This record gives sequence, C-alpha cells and structure tokens, in this order.
Amino acid sequence: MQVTPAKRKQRRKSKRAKAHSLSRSLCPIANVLEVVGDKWSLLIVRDLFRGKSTYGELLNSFEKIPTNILAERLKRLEAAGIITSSPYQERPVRNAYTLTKKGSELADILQALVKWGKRHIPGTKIYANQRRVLRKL
Amino acid sequence: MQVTPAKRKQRRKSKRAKAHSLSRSLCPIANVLEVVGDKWSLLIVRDLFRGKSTYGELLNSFEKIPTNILAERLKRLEAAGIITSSPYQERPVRNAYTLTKKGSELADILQALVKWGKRHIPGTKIYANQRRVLRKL
DNA sequence: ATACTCACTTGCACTTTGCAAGTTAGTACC
DNA sequence: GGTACTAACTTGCAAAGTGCAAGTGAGTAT
Repeated sequence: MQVTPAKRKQRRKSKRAKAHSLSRSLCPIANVLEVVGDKWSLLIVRDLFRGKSTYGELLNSFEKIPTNILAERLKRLEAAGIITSSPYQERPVRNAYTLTKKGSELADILQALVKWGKRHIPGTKIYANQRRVLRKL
Repeated sequence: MQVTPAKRKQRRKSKRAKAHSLSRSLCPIANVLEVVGDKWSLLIVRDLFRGKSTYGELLNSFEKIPTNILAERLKRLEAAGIITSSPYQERPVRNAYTLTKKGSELADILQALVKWGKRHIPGTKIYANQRRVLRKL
C-alpha cells in the first residue's frame, strides 16, 4: 500500500518525422501492409481464428511472441478495428480478444498465405481445427 | 577486362543467435511471413506484377523504398526463389528482375490484400493495369 | 501474511531501417 | 583525356523497432 507508484512514462518522442509516404499511398496493398504487414499481427489473427482469446493463450502460441510485442500489437489491432477486447468476467477482470467483422474478413488473406505456403514451403502443415474455421468464413 | 574481384567486406555477425522459433514452426502462415512478411517485399512483388523490372524502376515506386533495403530484399527474394535476375543487356550489364512461377503465384495473396484493403481502408485505389495483370493469374 | 496467477509494463542490449553520401562500371560529349 | 552523366548498387551511421528478462499491480488461495 505504501509503495509509491511514481510511474515515469517518459516516452521518447521521435525526432525524425514519421511522415513516410507509405501511408499516403493510394495502393490498397501498401495500406494493408501498414496495418498487418509485420511478422506477428497476422499470427495473432490466426490464433484468434483458432479459438484463442485471452492474453495468456495468445502468449503461448507456438512461435512464442514476446509479451511486450503482443501487448503492443493488440493495441494496434484494436485501434485498427480488427479486434475488440471485452471482459468475460469481473473480479478479477479478464479480457477476451475477439475478431471484429473487419478482422474476420482477413480470413481470405490467411487462406491465400496457407495455400501458397503449403505449395511452396516444404514441411508446413495446417491444423484440422484451423482449416475448419477458415473454411467456414 | 577481368571480372572485378569480389570486394567482400566482412559481414557483421549477429552476436545474439537468430535461432528464433518462428522458422521452426510447422504453420504455413508463419513460414510465409518469414519470407514476405515485411513492409516491402510484397510491394516489390506488386511492382514486378505491374511490369517493372529494373532496379531503377523498382526504386521509383510510389512508396519510395530506400535503396539499401531494395538491394537487400531483392537478394532475399532471389534466394527464396521468388524472383530471378538476368541481364537483359551487356555493356553495360543491366539486370532485369522477374517473378518466377513460385513468385507469380503470390498473386492470390496480393489479390486478397487488395480485396480486403478496398473494402476496409477508405481512399485506396487499384490501378487498371494492375487489376488486369492480377486477374490474368 | 505469503504465495501464486494473469495481464501487462519497463529497461536495455541488440537488430533493422532509413537517409545520405560514396563507389563502380559504363556511355556521351568535347 | 577530362568532365559530366547514368544505373546499380554499397557504406556509414543515427533512429526506430525487437526480444528477453525482470518488475508491477490487481486479485485469488491457503
């Protein structure tokens, strides 16, 4: 109780302007990659398709996403309207992350990735559960 | 004249082992993202679909890819069997980059990205030329 | 009161990116 | 043969991002 919080945020401002032209591109490909064009975002979406929903479940993905990256990506994905978080229980509050309609429509992209990967990268597999979920959409 | 001696500067080795588990994943999504899951690779592929082929043409993409990034990505994409480079003229040697069959089959992924982007990101467009090329495949 | 769990947050070393400037090989003109 | 120019990279370096481990806070269990 007596512990002083003293949270010093001290966020370092970027000195270099972030005004990179990618975001101003009219190309839908460039714009989509701005949102989900990194190594982890689509894996999080994949896991949500697979039925995971809590922070802990997502953290235990096979690829072992670092916890700070997961937290940051969840914020970004929520800000982008791809996922929503809502408490599934009070006391203690536990949030569940779920795909929005916009997010669930990423299924086409995941399917295309799976199709290409299975054809061109040896040794890849798809889990039955995931296939079923992706088929449905 | 003789072929110039390869001036191989010593590549800085990473001190931290790069043995991240992503590459060991069986999931095709994770594996595909290992290869093209960054901000630039698929834009290069997009431009090759659009008909660009030389280094200079790719450098002048709307999104202004930095030149060292372009050079590095071209090497990676070639190593991954997604593109090939071949001289289209001698004296001076000029190389043209083209998609392999494996690379051209990324069209499905690009199409899925375009479809989702047009639906969910306002202000995006697709160029007639690109649409035609992507339709063909 | 102590230990434990979940869901994060913070600190920091290391890595990747992005910008600019430099290099290499050739052509063009004078 | 000297300067100018072009294409295709390469290099240097600071800024931004990533990944690991450790810390935090709210709540539960004993």
